[in-house]
Amino acid sequence: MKYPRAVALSSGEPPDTTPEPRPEGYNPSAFVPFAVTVDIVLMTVVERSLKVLLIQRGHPPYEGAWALPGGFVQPDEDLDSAAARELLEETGIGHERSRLLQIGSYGDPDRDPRMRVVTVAYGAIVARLSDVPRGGGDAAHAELMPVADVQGDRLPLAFDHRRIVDDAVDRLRADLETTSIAHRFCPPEFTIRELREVYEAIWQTELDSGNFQRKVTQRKGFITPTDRRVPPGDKGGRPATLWTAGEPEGAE
Amino acid sequence: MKYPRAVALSSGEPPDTTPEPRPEGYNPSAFVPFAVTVDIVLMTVVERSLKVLLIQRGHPPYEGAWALPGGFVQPDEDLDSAAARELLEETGIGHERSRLLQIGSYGDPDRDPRMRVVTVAYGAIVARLSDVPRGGGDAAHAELMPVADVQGDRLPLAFDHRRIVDDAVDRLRADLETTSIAHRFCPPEFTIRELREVYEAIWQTELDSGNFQRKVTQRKGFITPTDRRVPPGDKGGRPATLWTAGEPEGAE
DNA sequence: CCAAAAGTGTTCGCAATACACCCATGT
DNA sequence: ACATGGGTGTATTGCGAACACTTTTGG
Repeated sequence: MKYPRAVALSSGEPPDTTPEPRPEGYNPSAFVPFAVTVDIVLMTVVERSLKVLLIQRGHPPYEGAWALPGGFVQPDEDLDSAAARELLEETGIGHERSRLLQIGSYGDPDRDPRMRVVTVAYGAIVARLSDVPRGGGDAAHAELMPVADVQGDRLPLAFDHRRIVDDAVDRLRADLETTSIAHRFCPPEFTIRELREVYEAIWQTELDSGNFQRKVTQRKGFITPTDRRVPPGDKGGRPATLWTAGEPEGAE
Repeated sequence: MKYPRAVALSSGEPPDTTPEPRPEGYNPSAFVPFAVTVDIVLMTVVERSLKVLLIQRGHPPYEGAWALPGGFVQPDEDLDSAAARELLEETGIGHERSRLLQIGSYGDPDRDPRMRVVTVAYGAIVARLSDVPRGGGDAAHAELMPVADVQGDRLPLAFDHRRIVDDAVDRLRADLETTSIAHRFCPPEFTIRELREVYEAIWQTELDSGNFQRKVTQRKGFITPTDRRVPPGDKGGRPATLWTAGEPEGAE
């Protein structure tokens, strides 16, 4: 075992290695066992609308309600690793297809009626999926649901997951402007239209296609063109260039 | 489907990765007790330089090293409340003088050699303090130290607190641009020069005083003038207007 | 008078917006 | 020919940077 001292804890026992007379800080008498979980807000854009992956609970509390996927942090793993593992276990999505970013932690004493749980929420972004990822082998029903339904109170969530989703979406909207995460909603090769529809779905606005084109192509290091095109749709139109994320191969 | 080359799933692993028959992660057998703490990154600007409040540890591990103030979350309190309580206990600063914002959570299995601890870091901002806040009754030595010394490796910190400080400062620098938190570094009434020096200290730049004046006065809801002035210094100069944060009294 | 600090005006360049226009395809 | 969507050109506007300038004080 890699981290031996971490496993020695049994619930409720103060750690024997800390005989410290510190009243305010690490006094072991103040030690209280918590359960620590990670919850995943997996987001994707399907059909021009932002979706979040939810799991229908099969047991109380909140039986039948929809909730975020997640689970306990294991004794020997980092928070980030726990989030990556849970994502893989519950959706089959590995780290190469999604990058996790921490949203925040939630620890209201009564957020879980069974015990004291602090959860660390992670946001994950994946390219549009044709299939709904399945849960990890149990009967749990996993589905991509519209964020608008959650935020419009048409789809109540278990625990404080509504608030977590709100925070994740807020963060996403802000990051979309300042970072280059938008292309994570797209497959490896994508058209500028697809990229624009990601912004439009998340910001709930319409963007001028011409200006978007310029903005996104001029911003260097953001996307690079391939020499491939996409045939137009049924109703015609000029073929669109396919682009990839990031710098051109030998550049900068 | 419109763009049939949506082959994004082709690289995907078979989703049969179902090592555990765990119902959505809440299998009680997976429960592992953790200690949960809060750490406070209390920041202030003194003498045109950004400082962080540190406490010198009196016991192992990291005896003698500087660390962030913090402590255990109690069984019946929210994370935010725990942070506010710790701040009050260790510095005497109440919630009316500072607002806490969550920075992130840190849970490396070996971040604390004594036991498995997950900490939730909070940032706090206070107006310039003439005195160093004192610790909460024990012999712990508390002092405001330059952030530059921490980030320049001249002042190593205990645990992973260096990284927490880095994250808090990054967040602060970003929030300074997008939110109105800057005036929290100032007393209730302040001059525009004081406000500018906050930005300059945190961003480590020099700002044009004239442009700053306009920007900050034109942005509505940000600051409002009082009818009071501040006498100039020894070397003369025009008296500066005193301003307060926020909207004028009866406005909007 | 000069120095110093507060505060205003003026100009320039860039970047976002609006929107006209051209390009390449399907029917 | 016409519709449709990809992509470019162009005029306008607003904002930030640079910096000259005015105002109000102390010496």
